[in-house]
Amino acid sequence: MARAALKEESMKKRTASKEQRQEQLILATIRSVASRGLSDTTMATVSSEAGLSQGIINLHFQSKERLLVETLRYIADEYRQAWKKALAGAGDSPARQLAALVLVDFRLPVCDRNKLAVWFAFWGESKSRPTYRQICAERDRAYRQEMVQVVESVIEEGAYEGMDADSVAAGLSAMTAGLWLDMLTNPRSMSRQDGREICMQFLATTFGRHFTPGGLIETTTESGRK
Amino acid sequence: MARAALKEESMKKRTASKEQRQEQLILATIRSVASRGLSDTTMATVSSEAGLSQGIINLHFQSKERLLVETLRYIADEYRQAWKKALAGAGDSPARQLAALVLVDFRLPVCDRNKLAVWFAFWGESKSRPTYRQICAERDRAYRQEMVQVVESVIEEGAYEGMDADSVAAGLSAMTAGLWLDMLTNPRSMSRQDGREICMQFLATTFGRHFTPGGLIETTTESGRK
DNA sequence: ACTAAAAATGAATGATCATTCATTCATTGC
DNA sequence: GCAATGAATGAATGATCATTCATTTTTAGT
Repeated sequence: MARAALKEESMKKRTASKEQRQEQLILATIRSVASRGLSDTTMATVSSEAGLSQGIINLHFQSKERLLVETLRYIADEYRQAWKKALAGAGDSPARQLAALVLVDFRLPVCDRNKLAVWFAFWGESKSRPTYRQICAERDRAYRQEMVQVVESVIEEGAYEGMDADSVAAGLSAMTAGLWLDMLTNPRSMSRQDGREICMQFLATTFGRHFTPGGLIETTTESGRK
Repeated sequence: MARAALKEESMKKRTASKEQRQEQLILATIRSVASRGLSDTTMATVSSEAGLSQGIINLHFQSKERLLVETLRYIADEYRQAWKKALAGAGDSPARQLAALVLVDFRLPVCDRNKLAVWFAFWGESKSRPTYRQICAERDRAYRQEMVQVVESVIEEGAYEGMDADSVAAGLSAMTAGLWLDMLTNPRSMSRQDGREICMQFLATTFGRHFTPGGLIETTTESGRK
């Protein structure tokens, strides 16, 4: 699921495959939630955003609730795929892996203002919706687990003293979420670039033997080769 | 406005003053938003939570929208008052002031899970609601401005090199917001105590001449006296 | 105590919205 | 080209909800 962008063309055909229609409706939901908010997103706003008819959502998702859940799953899957891919392309250097993990959060397609609005819309309801909370918690668990491992490697490699990998990972990912909030509520004063630099400053301060505020320090360990 | 807790008694009187009823309804709104979410909070859930009748909200707030806006203002005011009070009680030491600012975020009444749920509920709608966004932005602006000043003083006092006060303040307050999110979505794995320690670790790493992971380092500057 | 004003109630109203389903339209296999 | 199947439509339905307001209850002034 959550395959890469569909052809515009195939979306416009009068009848499309189930998967195409579902993705089209999920993308329409993201736009509707971003522009009107979750509480003003109705079956009518979504279907009209998708250029389709009223009944189409129940046909494909049975209910509004299921559409919303699938929308959350969609961006959660996209997020997971994005950091896994970044990690896979980062080589064996722990510092490089950590930088890759952080940078994903400030790059498209993840760090898109519409998608940030969707994340916060669901987070805002998560206390009272076990289903939302579960999907979010699972996203966090997998990501955090990976980040903790990478941080542990950095700590070991740099022989940093008095560092707790869990705390550093928790602090770093919390900082990311908070910067997303700034981007959402005040995009004028917080750009993706700004956010990236603030996180890099954190890494530089925390792991001074691996990072500078500008980015990675190239190391000469045997595993650091390109 | 936003005066300290009203007497239980006076709330139960058949007729109460305008201000008492308004605060009673705002507190009921906080509970309803926390337990049902913003989109399942109705005039009926709020008035029943308050133990009053259907029409009471329109009588005191004219509309549901105004009730919600006043609820947001209420917790924003409470937040502002909390950090101003903490700052006022922190003496002249910049490091102590900075610690005080951070600690407020992890103490009652600010760091209450119901109130965190309300913050995130409104943040989740803020992209599409200029009124919400404005109230949130003003809260941030005042707080951030104060924090930047305090951070500047710490940097100056400790002669830290290569630090940008704006970035440090942005990173620190982002971290707080992110930790709030963890407390909201996964209270089992993130307590107020945990959050406090993670922020203190950040301060210790960033300003090692002023902080340890456990807290402040007592300095002997002439202004540091109790 | 009596009255005027204020506060509170809750049934009624009308608007909005999710869902249903009979009908129309398009595609596929023959 | 002709069924048969599946996809899509959009008007109708019933439920939910914010708001109104006529009535009732309480308080304050004298």
